[in-house]
Amino acid sequence: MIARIIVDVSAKQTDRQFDYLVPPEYEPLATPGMRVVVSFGPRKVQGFILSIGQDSSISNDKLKALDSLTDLVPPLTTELIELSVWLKNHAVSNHISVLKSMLPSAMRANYRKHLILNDDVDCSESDREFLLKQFQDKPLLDWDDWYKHATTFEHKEMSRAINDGFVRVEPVVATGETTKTERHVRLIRDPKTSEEAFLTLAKRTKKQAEIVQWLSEQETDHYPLKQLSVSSSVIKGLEEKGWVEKTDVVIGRDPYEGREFKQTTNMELMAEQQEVFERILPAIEEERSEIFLLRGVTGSGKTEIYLQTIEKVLKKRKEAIMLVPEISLTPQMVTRFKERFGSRVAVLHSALSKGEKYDEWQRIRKGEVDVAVGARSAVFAPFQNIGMIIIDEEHEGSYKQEEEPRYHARDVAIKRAELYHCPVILGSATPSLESYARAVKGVYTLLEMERRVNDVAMPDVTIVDMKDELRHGNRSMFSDALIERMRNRIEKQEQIVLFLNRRGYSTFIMCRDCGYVAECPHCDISLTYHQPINQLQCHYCGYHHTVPHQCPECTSDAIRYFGTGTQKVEEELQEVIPEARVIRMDVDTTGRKGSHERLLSAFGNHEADILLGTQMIAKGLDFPDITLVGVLAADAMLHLPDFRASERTFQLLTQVSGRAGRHLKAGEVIIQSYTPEHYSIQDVTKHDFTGFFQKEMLMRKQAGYPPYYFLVLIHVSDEALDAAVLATEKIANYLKNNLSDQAKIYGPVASSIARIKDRYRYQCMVKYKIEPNLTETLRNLYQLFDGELNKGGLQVTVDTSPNMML
DNA sequence: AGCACGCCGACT
DNA sequence: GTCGGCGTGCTC
Repeated sequence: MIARIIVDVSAKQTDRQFDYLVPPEYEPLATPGMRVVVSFGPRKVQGFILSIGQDSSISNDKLKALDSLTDLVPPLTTELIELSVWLKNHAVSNHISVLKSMLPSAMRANYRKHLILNDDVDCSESDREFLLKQFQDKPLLDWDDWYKHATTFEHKEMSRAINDGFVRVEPVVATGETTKTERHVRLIRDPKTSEEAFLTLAKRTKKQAEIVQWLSEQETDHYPLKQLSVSSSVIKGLEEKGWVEKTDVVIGRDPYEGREFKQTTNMELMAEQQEVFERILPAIEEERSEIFLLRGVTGSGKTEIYLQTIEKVLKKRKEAIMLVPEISLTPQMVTRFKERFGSRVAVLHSALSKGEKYDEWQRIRKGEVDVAVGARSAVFAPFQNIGMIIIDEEHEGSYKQEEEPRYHARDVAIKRAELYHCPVILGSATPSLESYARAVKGVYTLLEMERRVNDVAMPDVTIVDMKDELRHGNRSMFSDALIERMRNRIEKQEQIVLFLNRRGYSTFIMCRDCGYVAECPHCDISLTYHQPINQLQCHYCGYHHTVPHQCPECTSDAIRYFGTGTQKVEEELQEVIPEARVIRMDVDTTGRKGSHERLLSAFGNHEADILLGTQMIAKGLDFPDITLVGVLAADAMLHLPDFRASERTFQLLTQVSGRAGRHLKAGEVIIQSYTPEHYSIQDVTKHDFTGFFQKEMLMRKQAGYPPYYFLVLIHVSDEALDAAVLATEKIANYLKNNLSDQAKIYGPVASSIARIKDRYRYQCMVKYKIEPNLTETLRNLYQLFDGELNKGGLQVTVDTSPNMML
């Protein structure tokens, strides 16, 4: 029996199947999708069985047998294996990277080396002394741990001992899977059959008898120790007399342990919601892989539609996957799912510990749940009978993985839906241009909801031209209109959300006399000033430096701070409205686990009047007393070197505006901008998605960008500038010669940040409409550079669904 | 990717 | 003479 295996060695040359013999004792067990340990060259690595066969093209004497099976049940289903083959081609990625990204991190291999003392060796007295000192009584040493603490002399001595055969090195393949156990008490004597002994027990030790009696009345024979509220001496007494014993029982980690979720039932749907709901139902019933684009304005009740369609899916005894952007996987969202579906929901997101993620994943794999709610990677949830996949906030950038494999969760979801013949719902108030264009074209089914639940009015949006403010002599970052409105709301005890898309204190420092700007010595980017630690930081490589008091160029002391971050806004806010209570939310204040939730609930409890924050407050906030939203610098994103800059600006402004007046009180939004005439800002005031869509489509058509063309971005970096340029040139020429005449190839061009961590960055872009040999051609790119790529100097990455052009 | 094999320079 | 530099090529 032959197992065809993908090994965990991520390189172009090893990105193929290797055949191994299956030892006879494993033959009944070995199944595709299982992890195995194999000898690969001189070392041991993890691998995945792709398929089982009877013959191999490799001659039998060259075949090795696989070492061991890691799993009894394959973690990857046959469908996931099939999906992995599609995805590695689609994303031009190594197969192993795809397989690994389908599993929770705890199941990835962990490579260690053990040092083991050989028996019966004939070594000198001094060697013996050295080895005894190193090993003491331990049967083995972990190489990494030992190496860290040993001296250079000891390193030398040890490698000699290995060479002389006194010590051997054994490679070990481990995984990070752990289980959580709980101490239980088990009754080993029945008080009924040992009545006499029980009576004696009851006579002298009343408490112990009570416990025995109570345990004997329970359904199970073992019971969690910590739930028996008795002193440990009572249990100890019972143990000594042979009534009970303690055991460890494996329990699933429950990230929401101790939280009570009160069951909710379906809310009544509004007319628009009902109509949408009824359009989706037939696809579920008829098991069609139809793709719905649900565009519903903020507050139109998309989540309730998700919940009710999932309910229909569950009634058909099928499973549902619900994807949410990491950033909006808020407690509010999780609670809504838990309340509706109770213990049938598994939640997968980054705030869970490794072990919790692993247990939630196992619950899916074992079929203990039928709904998975999670961020991007939950698209690989190992269900086997998927009836529906939902992607909420479909336009969000976080659905794109920016590491290998560079995939977009939307593409994977659509592929899986095809395999399972089930519908997909893409939901958003501001769909991506690509998806909306497909819906308009009829590739997707377009469903729209223009009204908020209970007919709450859309907020009133006003744009303030900050150039005017400057002319009036207002140099602060708050316009007069915004200050006036904020005072008014605080008086009325209503709440305010202020949005600024930039953390830190200020963006850069500059010398007023000579124009010197502090830049990172390793990257072509200016350093950001962080006030609490009084340091200049590089956000790309982590370089930091104390702030100079004098200009390093001209020794002038006229150093000024430019640009504004959330820290500085908070400071100025205190000056302008001293009575305002402010909560600041950005990466710097929400770093610790649970702080996100804590700050939000504090705001919900009216412990502050103003919530000031970055991106992370744009979504999912739903508090009834927010009646004012202020956007401090609407054009911050507009001028980024990215063809999606306008789209992102419109989406963000719409999302933030949607935080205001969601309930009884009317909402108002103030947008401050230096380019108020831009359509991506203007259309927000009119809540006019389709208007924006048409204008932006025109721009994309003229510039030849998606949705009119597909893009591929090839990114090249090297320590040497000329090597990077040369390699990019080579790639561009190769593509010109091997793709059709319709494809347009641009480059080499320097990336917008031309150097990061001392590496020069160049790129080459392909625009195409139909290109049947694309993935094959892209795969062959790597052959242009055989050796150079191995040396580690040159790096080439291919992205078939690029997000940013940076 | 690792790791061994193999071929050249600077050292006890 | 040998130790160790890293270029080259292979892994079922």
